[in-house]
Amino acid sequence: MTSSKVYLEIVKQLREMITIDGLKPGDKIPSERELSERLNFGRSSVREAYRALELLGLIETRRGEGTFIRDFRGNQLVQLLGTFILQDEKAKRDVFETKNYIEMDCLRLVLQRMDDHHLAILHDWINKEEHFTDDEFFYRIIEMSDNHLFLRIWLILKEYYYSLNPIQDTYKFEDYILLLNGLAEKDEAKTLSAYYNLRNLSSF
Amino acid sequence: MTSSKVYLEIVKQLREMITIDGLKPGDKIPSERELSERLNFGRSSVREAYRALELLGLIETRRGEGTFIRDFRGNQLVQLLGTFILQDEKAKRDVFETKNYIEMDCLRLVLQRMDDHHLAILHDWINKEEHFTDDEFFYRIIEMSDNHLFLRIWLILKEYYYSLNPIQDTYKFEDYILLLNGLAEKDEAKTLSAYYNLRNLSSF
DNA sequence: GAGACAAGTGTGGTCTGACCACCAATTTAA
DNA sequence: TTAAATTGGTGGTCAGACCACACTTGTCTC
Repeated sequence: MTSSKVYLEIVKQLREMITIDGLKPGDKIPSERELSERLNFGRSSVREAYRALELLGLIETRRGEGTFIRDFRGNQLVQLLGTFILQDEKAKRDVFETKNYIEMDCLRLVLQRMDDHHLAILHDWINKEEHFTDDEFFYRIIEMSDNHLFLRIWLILKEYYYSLNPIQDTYKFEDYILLLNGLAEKDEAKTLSAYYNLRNLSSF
Repeated sequence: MTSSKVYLEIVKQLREMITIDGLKPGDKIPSERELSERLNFGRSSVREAYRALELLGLIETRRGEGTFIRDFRGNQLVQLLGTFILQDEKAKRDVFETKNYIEMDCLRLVLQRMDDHHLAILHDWINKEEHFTDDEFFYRIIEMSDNHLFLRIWLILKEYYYSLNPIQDTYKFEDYILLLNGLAEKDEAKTLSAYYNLRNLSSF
């Protein structure tokens, strides 16, 4: 049962430590030196374990202060996996399609979660900003959907999208207004229809 | 844009190296000593980068042989994430929600793309297999949606999902049938309603 | 006494060099 | 020809050194 590699053994023991002590995000975990002495392993092995967990986004290190459990949001991981996995999946259609579908998902979520206050803020912004970009607009939408995972995935897709389609698309201002009206009325059909219009997609 | 930490810089450069050389799973990447000399970093830093990628399951090391790119499998993550994430209720909700929404997106895509032949195959399978799992079912659905990106994302989400919810959910056989009926009739409302039923979600 | 400065301590960040264990190919010996 | 020993490359681990940084403490000055 003992992990053959020391750094894996350290990860394992650290997990037990966290479970037993009931440590939560923000809490401090042992320093590299302390843990290496306590478990009788070299400091470099402890570092390998910590670095791995850090890349996973599970812990956070602050030089001069220490190492802490992190508020996990699936961030680093999705990013990394993205680059490693999506490398040969650059089919233009898939990226395009997936981005659109996720944007629509977020619109649906916004319809459920949004309150008048949020909508008002969005309205103010769109009226004040003369030349906002499509990205800025949907960033706000997806933020309002309050799903961090969607946000992360969307950010990656956006990058791919631009690498495939360097020309900055321009959309009609009126279409954004229509979309906001759909949201304001909490009308899913109307909102999605406005989205289709905005993106020049053929509707069903 | 230089990463402040050397090991992150090494991860970055390694990724570029992989992209440029077009390396695939199974291919060998530079040995720790070679890379440390080539990039002018210490071997321990290279090790930190390699160990992190290994824990992620992206590379594989064989003592005495070398280090190789791996065909991604999220197995390691499953146990890991559980310990670190469990407290974070919002992250949990995000994973759950995102997985569901993507499954629904794929259902919509299937509605557009599916032909009778595909549907027949799915029908045959579901009638032959007595005890299929939910994963197996939706894997087929998502495959049929013919969007590789969604498939990749879904596979990752599935891993997250099980790390958060180790209990294998069981669903009703009839609900799958209803879902297939919805697909057969190319009726989006009916299909999604069946999905909501299957997953015990409150409909709108 | 209050504030500013200095030293000290603890932390992560990095590098170097040294072993060990393992594997594979080559060379050597039977 | 075959089996054994050697050799070189690889990952696995450790110890120690030094740096950069953050915080605490103590001291000095006003």
